[in-house]
Amino acid sequence: MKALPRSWFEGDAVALAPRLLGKVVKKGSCVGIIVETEAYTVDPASHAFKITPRSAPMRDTWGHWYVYFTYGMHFCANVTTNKGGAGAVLIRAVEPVEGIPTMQKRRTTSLKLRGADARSGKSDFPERALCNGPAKFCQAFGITGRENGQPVGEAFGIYDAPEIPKSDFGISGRIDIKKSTELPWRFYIKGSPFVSPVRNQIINRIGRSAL
DNA sequence: TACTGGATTCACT
DNA sequence: GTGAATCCAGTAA
Repeated sequence: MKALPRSWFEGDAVALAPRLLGKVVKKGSCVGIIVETEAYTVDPASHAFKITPRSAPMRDTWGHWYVYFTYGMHFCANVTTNKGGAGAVLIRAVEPVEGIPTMQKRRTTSLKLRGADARSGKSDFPERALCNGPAKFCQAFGITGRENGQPVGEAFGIYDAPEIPKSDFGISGRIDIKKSTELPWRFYIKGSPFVSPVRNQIINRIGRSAL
């Protein structure tokens, strides 16, 4: 497997987001296939719309991890793009391939920390629920603020794989359409059971006919 | 310094 | 379908 070079991320986030589908993300023993991505450039819903110290990597780097903390409890992982501009691609969902026991342990531990259903002792944590959301992916892969600002590399990298044909991926909008201006910049591999469960909400809101 | 709200997830009804 | 969890960045004063 060959890691994608930094130069791979020089282009526009909207162009790169669908090309990331099917690529392999690897961190430690955990390996997965990217099945859902979302492009962020300078639209109002993006941290790049108004650059702050937190979001500066979106403007200043490409091929780096931009990991931010949200809702008081979750991390979301992006790869910065747009050399000479501002942009990033959010990894929304991943199909687990290797390191599944580790992912299950991390996800289960996380649930217990929240005081949720610890009684069940979910050793059989459902595989499809491991990484089917941006914060779930971060939990399962052990991604935290420590990874923020690091270059995409060998230790925590994205590896090349054949491109997904255009006919095999779908496009939808963002969930907060009032704020995010209905930009159809969310990409997912059709038929994958591992895409984010909010995809259906999004599709329903913007209307299937728009797709 | 104080306040507001978020690129989410999960349990519960 | 709804609301709680939880804390930090950003903003206003």
